[in-house]
Amino acid sequence: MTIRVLIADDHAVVRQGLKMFLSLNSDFEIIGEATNGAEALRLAHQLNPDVVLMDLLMPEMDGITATAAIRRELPDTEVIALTSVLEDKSVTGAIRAGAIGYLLKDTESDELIRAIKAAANGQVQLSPKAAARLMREIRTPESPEALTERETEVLRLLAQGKANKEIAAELVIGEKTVKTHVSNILSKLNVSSRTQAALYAVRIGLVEELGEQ
Amino acid sequence: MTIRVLIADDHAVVRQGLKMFLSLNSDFEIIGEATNGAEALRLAHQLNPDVVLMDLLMPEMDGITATAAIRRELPDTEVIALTSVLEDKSVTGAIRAGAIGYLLKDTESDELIRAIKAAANGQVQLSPKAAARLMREIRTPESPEALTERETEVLRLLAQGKANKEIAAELVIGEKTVKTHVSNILSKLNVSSRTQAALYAVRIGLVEELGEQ
DNA sequence: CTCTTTCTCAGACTTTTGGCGGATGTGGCA
DNA sequence: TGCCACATCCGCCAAAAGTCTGAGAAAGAG
Repeated sequence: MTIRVLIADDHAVVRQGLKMFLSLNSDFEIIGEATNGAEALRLAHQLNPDVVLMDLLMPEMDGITATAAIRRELPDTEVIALTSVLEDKSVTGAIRAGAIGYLLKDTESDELIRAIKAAANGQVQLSPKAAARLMREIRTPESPEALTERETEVLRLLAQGKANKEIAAELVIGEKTVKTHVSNILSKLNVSSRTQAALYAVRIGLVEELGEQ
Repeated sequence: MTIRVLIADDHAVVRQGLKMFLSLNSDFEIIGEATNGAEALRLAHQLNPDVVLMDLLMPEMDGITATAAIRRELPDTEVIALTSVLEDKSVTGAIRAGAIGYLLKDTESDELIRAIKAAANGQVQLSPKAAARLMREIRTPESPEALTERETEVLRLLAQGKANKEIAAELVIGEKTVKTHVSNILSKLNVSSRTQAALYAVRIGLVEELGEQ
């Protein structure tokens, strides 16, 4: 019985490479390709694949959102997150969204094949680096407390390099209030300056890494 | 006459995908694969390829450094930068290093093939997005002045969220001196706070995006 | 040997940031 | 109804950040 695989990646070369890898093994059948999260979700509904290889960085709908949707709507389809970069928010985000595996694109073909087979059987498969990252996150007691909605809003502006006064103007509240929020943010994130908070925000992907055009 | 291509990318899937694309066209011959910049440089010397497809983000030696070295030592070999992300420093850095092309990995196969053929003939080929970015950089007058060595060092520490006092301790200089440097940095980068300077540093890749382990 | 750049530091000063305590109003929830 | 989390704001204060002016030492360029 072959494993029916859906590939979701916006990079043509990556799709081609994955197809190449998987076509060498008759256990797999590539039943579709998507170039963004929305398309992946639609194709998953249509084709009902066993495994989706999901890139996390895609236009239209990001891979994490798509993963969550697929897992919610198609419980029999397993998702493996496949990404080139290892970011804090990616690993935990993908896991939280229901991905059964997390692989880096520098994974060698045999490891990839093992991972997909494991996923098809519902077994968890993480790349060593992703596993290390996860361990670190779980191990570390410095897990930041959850921010409130307003605090997140303030952090987002702060991470754009704005001063308290500017943030106050933008949110139409007093500067003192902003300072209170910033103080609470620093304490919750366990950092000691707005710069560190801004760097944290960038790291977890709160602010987009500078849009195109 | 076939075009002899060397592929340099640390991701196995990407290498496979590129091979797949190029093998469909008899004009190309893939004569080697490298998984990092140092290996790319060594293989380029050994194999003397017409075109190198160079990923910019690689371990050992980054693609820009490798590109500069190849262009310096092997003037007949053209380099096409190939990357998944579009960053400020990448485009100008790659061009400055001597890359004749800059392509994103979401490039379709026919465009890729056209680009390699153009490169083999010494013709410049940029992906539309990269071209747009270049235009913007040239057009914008807000090009930051070059920092001195010391200032760069200070900026690197600053972008790790460190306070002036900590930076002073680490560089074994007075806090006043650090303040002077920071002031000069802010003025040169045309920003108004250390947080903005830190964000700039992250954006241009001055600080590694948080090392593993 | 000048001239320039860079790195270093100082004093004086303003602005910004961040901490601490206290206060009010709102809305959900037991 | 009382309790609690949240958002809003105040004042006070200390520390950090940032500006301006000036200036000495070392190194490299012309």
